[in-house]
Amino acid sequence: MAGKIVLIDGHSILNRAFYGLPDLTNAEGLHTNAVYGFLNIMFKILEEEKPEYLTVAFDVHAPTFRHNMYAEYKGTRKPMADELRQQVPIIKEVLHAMGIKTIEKAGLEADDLLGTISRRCEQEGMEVSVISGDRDLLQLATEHVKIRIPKTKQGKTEVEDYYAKDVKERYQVTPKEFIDLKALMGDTSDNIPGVPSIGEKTATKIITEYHSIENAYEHVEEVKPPRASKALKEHWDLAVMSKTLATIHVDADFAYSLEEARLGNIYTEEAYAYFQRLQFKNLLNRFDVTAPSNAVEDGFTEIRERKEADRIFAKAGKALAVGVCVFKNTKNVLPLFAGQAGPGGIGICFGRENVFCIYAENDITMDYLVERVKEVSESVQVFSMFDIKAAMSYLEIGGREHSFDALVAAYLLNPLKNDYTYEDVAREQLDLILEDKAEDYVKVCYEAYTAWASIEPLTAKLKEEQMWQLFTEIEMPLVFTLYDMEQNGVKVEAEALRSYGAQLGVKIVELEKEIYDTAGEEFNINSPKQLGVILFEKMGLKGGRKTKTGYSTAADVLEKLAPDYPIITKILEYRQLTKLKSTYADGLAAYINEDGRIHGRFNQTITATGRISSTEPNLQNIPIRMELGRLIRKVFVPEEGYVFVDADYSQIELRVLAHCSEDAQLIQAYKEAQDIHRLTASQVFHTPFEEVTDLQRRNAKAVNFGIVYGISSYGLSEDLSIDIKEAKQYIEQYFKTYPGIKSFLDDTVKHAKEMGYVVTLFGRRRPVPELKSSNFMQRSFGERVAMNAPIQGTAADIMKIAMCAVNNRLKENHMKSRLVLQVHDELLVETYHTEVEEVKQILKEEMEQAASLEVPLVVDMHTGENWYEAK
DNA sequence: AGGTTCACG
DNA sequence: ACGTACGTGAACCTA
Repeated sequence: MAGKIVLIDGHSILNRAFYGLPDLTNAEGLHTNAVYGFLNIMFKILEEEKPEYLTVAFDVHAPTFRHNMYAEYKGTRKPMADELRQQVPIIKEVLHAMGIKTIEKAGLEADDLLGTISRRCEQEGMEVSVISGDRDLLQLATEHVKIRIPKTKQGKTEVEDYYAKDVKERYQVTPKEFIDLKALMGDTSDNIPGVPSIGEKTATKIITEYHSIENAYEHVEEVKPPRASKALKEHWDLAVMSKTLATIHVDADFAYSLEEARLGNIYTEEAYAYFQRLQFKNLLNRFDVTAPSNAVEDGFTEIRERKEADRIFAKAGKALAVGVCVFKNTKNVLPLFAGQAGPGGIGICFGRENVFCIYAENDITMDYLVERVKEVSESVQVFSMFDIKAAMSYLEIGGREHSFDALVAAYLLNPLKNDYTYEDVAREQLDLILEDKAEDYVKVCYEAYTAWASIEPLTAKLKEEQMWQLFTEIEMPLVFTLYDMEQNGVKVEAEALRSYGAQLGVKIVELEKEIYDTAGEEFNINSPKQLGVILFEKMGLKGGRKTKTGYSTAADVLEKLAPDYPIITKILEYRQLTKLKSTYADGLAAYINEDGRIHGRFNQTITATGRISSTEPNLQNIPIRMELGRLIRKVFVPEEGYVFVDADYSQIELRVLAHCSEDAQLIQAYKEAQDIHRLTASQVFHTPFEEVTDLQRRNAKAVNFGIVYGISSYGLSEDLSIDIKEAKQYIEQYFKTYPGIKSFLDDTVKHAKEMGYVVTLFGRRRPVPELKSSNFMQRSFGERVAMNAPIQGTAADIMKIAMCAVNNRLKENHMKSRLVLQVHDELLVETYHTEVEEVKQILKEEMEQAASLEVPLVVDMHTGENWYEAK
């Protein structure tokens, strides 16, 4: 019976996958990286081999894995990582769901199962491939049994293949002799002691000469070198035991039905459900099933005539809810405009049977579509889209109050994801999968359908998780405020920016020369690698902290290392200048629009905590701490006839902490408008308030920051350059001073460990899966995240409320002034000269009243002719 | 593509 | 013993 079978060493491959991939978790907090990696390796093998049969073998008792085995031998066995152990039953269930045969037998190791099955199959005349991460299995290799060892190299899986001849080539011994080789040299990672003082080289020499340990023992007096001869005599028992340990049984006695191992369709509905639950997005594409439940595509229709479109919009206007999307004309529809990426039409859905792709062609113009969509958005009860802010570049939306952005909803439900596509939402909320090869109109209809159909499940989930108010009252209004801000943009003086950059350029060239002179050669200063060679090898500085790739050359390291080496000072200055030039001077210049303004993007669905992020360019990290960098802010200017009014919250995060912790002393201090850092210093350092030194205050400030970040004594000690012990004492004193904060932070972490997430004052959730990790570092990270997220997130909530309120007041009052930037705790308003007082009033009122806390929210304001002056 | 560095809150 | 402060984005280098 000819044919081909693939045998997989289950635990070994799972183990490989586990250590080869970063930690992944699904929404339930299950760890999935090993399962994911296993499946990837398996699919790759199956595609290459296309076998008729497949079996995965496991040990009955989850073994300690290779890296632990030495420890086990030494009697200090560590348990298998919990995250890995949890995944063993999962992979078995997944395999069963795919109809794949698994085998495990009490009293037999997986190795023996693999060995025996491969021998039996070979005898039937089959070709066998054994997949394992374990080189011990090489002893099974023959002319027809191939051992395949997957290696994960830089994210890619490569497989080393060994037939008998390949083993011989690589190790100079036959597969059978490989056992004897192992018996002599041992395998620290595999519980095989071997013979002391015999390593790989000696063992290879002995086995190539004598072919077995028994034969070598018979000629033990002739064995060279003498050291090995002596060792073999003395430790013959060890050698024998090692050989027993290393030998894989190929004649074990157990029942195995090849027919059960026959591969059928592994892409079953059951498997599909599993993959979905585990969130293996990439792997889902392998399934052919368009939609396990139904065929929504039957309701999809293409529209190219005005008459039909009229009819559809009339019906849509009466619907309770509609889903809409816009599409561009890039590739297909209108060849005339190909490449210009203007709008090509819309998708609209108001029921399963009413899903349309309407093209802007023939007698349908885009203006017509924009007008109809605007009307529909006003008349329906729920108007849903993905990424409304992006769509607003093409469409007008009338009914802002009842708009529903499914992108934003999906983000709130899980803010940890990297991206949120409508395909994701369709899959997660509707159990729908779109085929990659679907026609364009199908994709358009599908997006509109998903926008419509996901309203209900998303709403239900938001309500269930008590985020509905957050969604409707904070996030949805914010969509439009952010859109306004993007449209407004901020004016930047291109010429001033250019000359600033040119000045930097001159200084950079000078510095470059000086650095080359000092170093005695030219090199790329921006290359940490080359710089490391110069500093640590050529100049003999002793390296401090190390990174994955070598010595760290980060500024704080270099400063501590050699504060008064002139070359270090120059390098740091060079870094500073090149950063300013490339990222800010040249970088920003590239974004100035024809209208003289930069229209950056403000992203609502990026951060884990609820903050907004800023890209293309990032306008939230314009320099301010160093004077030279701060000067850049002079190029950010209001238009003629306007000034800037800048308003920022004073210590908003600490105030939020005071409120949330209900710490009596901190609340009182804020009510009395005391200097918090000075007060903290006075308490922590037992110094009368009036006598607190600048240094003490500075240190106390660092402690306050640390608390917000989820304090650790190590972090604080690094920041303040003090002993960890000393930092510990600071923290202890701090918690004695503010006991409410201590108990609040403890409670927060406790809640997070129980529930798996933390919550802001306004109900925003952040899952913290790291808390379940068995890895100390990861778990500690989870604890800090749990402490920080409610504080940072609440502050973000408050700012979002404030900025919408400010924006709305400016618009309601028909003012010329406009909101142009948000920088987490700061708003910048380009203010018409006659409106300055009113704008200040609005900013102060709306920001300070955005939330009513146990402590006052305080806003500082400045005006100026540019951003530099206004801060 | 991933790592390092550094700009901001 | 483990090796860090929380949250971002951009430029540059290295592979």
